[in-house]
Amino acid sequence: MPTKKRAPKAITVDARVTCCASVTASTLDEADAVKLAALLKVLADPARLRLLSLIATAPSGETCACDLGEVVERSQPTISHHLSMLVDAGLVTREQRGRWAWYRAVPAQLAAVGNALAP
Amino acid sequence: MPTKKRAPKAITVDARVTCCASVTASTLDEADAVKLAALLKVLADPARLRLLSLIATAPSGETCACDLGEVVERSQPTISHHLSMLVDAGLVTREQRGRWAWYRAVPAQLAAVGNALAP
DNA sequence: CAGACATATCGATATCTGTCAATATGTGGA
DNA sequence: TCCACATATTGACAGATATCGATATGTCTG
Repeated sequence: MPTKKRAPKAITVDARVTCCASVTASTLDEADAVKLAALLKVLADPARLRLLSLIATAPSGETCACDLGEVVERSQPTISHHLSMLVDAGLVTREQRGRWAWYRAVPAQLAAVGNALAP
Repeated sequence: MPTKKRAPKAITVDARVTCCASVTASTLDEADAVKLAALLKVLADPARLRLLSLIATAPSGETCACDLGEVVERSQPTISHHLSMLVDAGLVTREQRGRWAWYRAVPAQLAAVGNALAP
């Protein structure tokens, strides 16, 4: 058995990096796997999935943060935290207008992750 | 602010459940979000992504566990653990043949997750 | 049947994560 | 200018997770 180090390392998503190597097209190397896993980790939370879903399906194309707390039942700091993660992952964008923050989905980024799984 | 309980609960994936509600088709309710998140959590790990990728791209359609350790550099117990998670999630199947365990991908399950993100 | 081997399970541990209360920051209105 | 309000940041904590070494289980071979 090969000797290996322990220690999972903290991974952050860099949204500028072109996303993502396909799981089925060829065998992922460790670097590609780390990138895709980081993006999937952002999606792999019920609160974030619901927030993203709400934002992505908004008829006007954008959603005020003020409307999200009522639906996704978490505290205001928790929702703010999750929204930041979605923004950092490039899955949504944020625009401050006056007192309110408005969010828009980035369909291409979500599609890119989806295509990495199911091309 | 609504009062809420803490406590993330342990989620396990039931592979028999039809997967998955789409993130963009309509707004996910909490139950659907929990199900999809559980499946995404299984995918959101570099070791598991690499294992799945190796299994899914095997020319013969199946892969012996004995060949996985050399590529995905983790200990034997760790690899066994990750493979179990992939099986439990319905993403691969396992067949014991003599001393060896053979794994096959379940493309439909992976595609289902992908389609939930990018329909 | 005994030993070698492949894989799974157990137990422990460091790290990561989702959550909240408290507080800070920033904006608009009176 | 001062206050109310929307959102973000900080700090803390319980629970989840990835990992490993040690060990158990099961299977083939001589």
